[in-house]
Amino acid sequence: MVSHKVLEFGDDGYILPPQARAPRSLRKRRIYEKKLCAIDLLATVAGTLLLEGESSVNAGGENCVVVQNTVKKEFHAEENALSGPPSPFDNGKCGFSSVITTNPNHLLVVSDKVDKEVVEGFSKVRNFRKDLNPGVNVKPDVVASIGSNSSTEVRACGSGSPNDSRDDDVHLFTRNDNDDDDDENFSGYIRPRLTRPVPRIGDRRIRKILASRHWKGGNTDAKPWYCSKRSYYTHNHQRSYPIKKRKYFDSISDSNSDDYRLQGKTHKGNRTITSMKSRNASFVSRDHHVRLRIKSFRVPELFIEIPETATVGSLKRMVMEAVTTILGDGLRVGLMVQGKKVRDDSKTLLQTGISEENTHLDSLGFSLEPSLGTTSQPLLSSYLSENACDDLMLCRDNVLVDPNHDDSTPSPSESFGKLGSTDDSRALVPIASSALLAPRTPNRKFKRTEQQQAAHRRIRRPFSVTEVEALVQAVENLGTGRWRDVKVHAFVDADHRTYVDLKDKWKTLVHTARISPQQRRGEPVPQELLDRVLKAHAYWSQHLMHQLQIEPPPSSQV
DNA sequence: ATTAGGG
DNA sequence: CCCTAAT
Repeated sequence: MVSHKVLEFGDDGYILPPQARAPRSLRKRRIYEKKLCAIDLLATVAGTLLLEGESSVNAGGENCVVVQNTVKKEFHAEENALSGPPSPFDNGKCGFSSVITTNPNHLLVVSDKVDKEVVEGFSKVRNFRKDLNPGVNVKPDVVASIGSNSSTEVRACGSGSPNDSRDDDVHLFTRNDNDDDDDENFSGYIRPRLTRPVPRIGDRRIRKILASRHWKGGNTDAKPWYCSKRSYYTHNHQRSYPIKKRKYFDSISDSNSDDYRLQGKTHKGNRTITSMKSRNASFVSRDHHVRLRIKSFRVPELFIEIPETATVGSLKRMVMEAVTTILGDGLRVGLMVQGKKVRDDSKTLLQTGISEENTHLDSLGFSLEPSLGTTSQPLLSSYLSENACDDLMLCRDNVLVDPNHDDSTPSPSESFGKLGSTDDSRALVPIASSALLAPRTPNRKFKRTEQQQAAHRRIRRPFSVTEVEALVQAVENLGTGRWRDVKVHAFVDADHRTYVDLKDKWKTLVHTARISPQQRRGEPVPQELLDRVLKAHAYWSQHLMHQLQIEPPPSSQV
């Protein structure tokens, strides 16, 4: 019979030696440390966070460096082993590893309007697909799971356990292997191009930034802006946005109003930036912009079943087919910062941890996610894993690339040869020229600065008396175990107050109410409210059972 | 996604 | 506020 094997692209099966296993305390770090499953085949759109303090790397723009921002995988495979036989289809979440290239010949995507550009880029892929020869023999005897680390290897893995037999490695998608077959158009990377130097983006700020680049370029001081970012910032930044910066910061501070009751009422020019004053005052007061450029993305997790006897070319076609299907189902953009998904669209970049200051942001990832459960019928023989949520990824780095080269440089595939497959520790994989590596700071991925810590943490926003009042009222009515409802009933418009926040606040309120007034800090809460807190707390402690019932408890109405 | 609690 | 475990 035909043997069933699992072919893996990437280093999903990478396993750390036992002695390298981190202590339990360390192992439960962040999500992005979990597992870099999937594949990062395909495509690269290029992303860069242009932040202050970064040294420019792309001197010439003709070479390419791939940075595998592959954070630790937390030895996921090993843990899998403990919990039963690993399924080739159960690869867990995909990490936001990054493929970074200084080669600017990618689709340039900027800011939050990325999806459009990307889709545009990929539409070409779809067209390309039409040219594919459908005559592929699809007898699903082999399961190929495509990993996510730009690996160019295909491994046979017997039972599907990522760590067995690696002997019969086969190289796929490498530059060399790719040159001679009929699939040369598909090199594992999609190379959409811009039709115009400046991407059409909805974000005025970004547009201005881009415009400023050109302005800078035309200046007699013809030094490329990206050659000295710091100098650019200090000397030219201000001049670049003399006028509308006010508006800009006003708008990003929308969600900063401390009193949710004011939300929506202050939208017409009466916005406040005061709430930013505490910790992040400096951020707001200065003219900070985040320069963001997504430079590459990938399809992290994709499974393909194909007979062992199928040709490499057919496998490639199948991958292409799967990818185009994914892309055809509509996409939405996801954002991940510091390993955490950012769902709250109302958050400012600052609150999210994306700031000019925060140059060393470890993992800022943009992902293209299925827009919604839709048509997407699994392909005949390939499909995305359930956890392909983090799917198409847009990665970012701090490499600066001349935007004007977007349409005039060598194709990425030229540079992307075989990547450093299963290497979790190395951050840099020289492709064309190691010289380019020099200016690049070594792997600082695992060292998070105070800055980052601060940025990662949400800004502190003390509850106003008004909010406390609303919270008390809501809890009186709903009880202490329905924070979601409390949120919905009393804090709908307060995007910055999550139900967890409300729960926490109630916790502290109860505590505050119990301690002596002298020990209390911050804006004093009226004793009347604290009394109600105690009362409500006591009541709901007694009526836990009823809490599951309806909601008409003791107190009055709103 | 929510809830409950510890940090 | 953050982080986790447990739902």
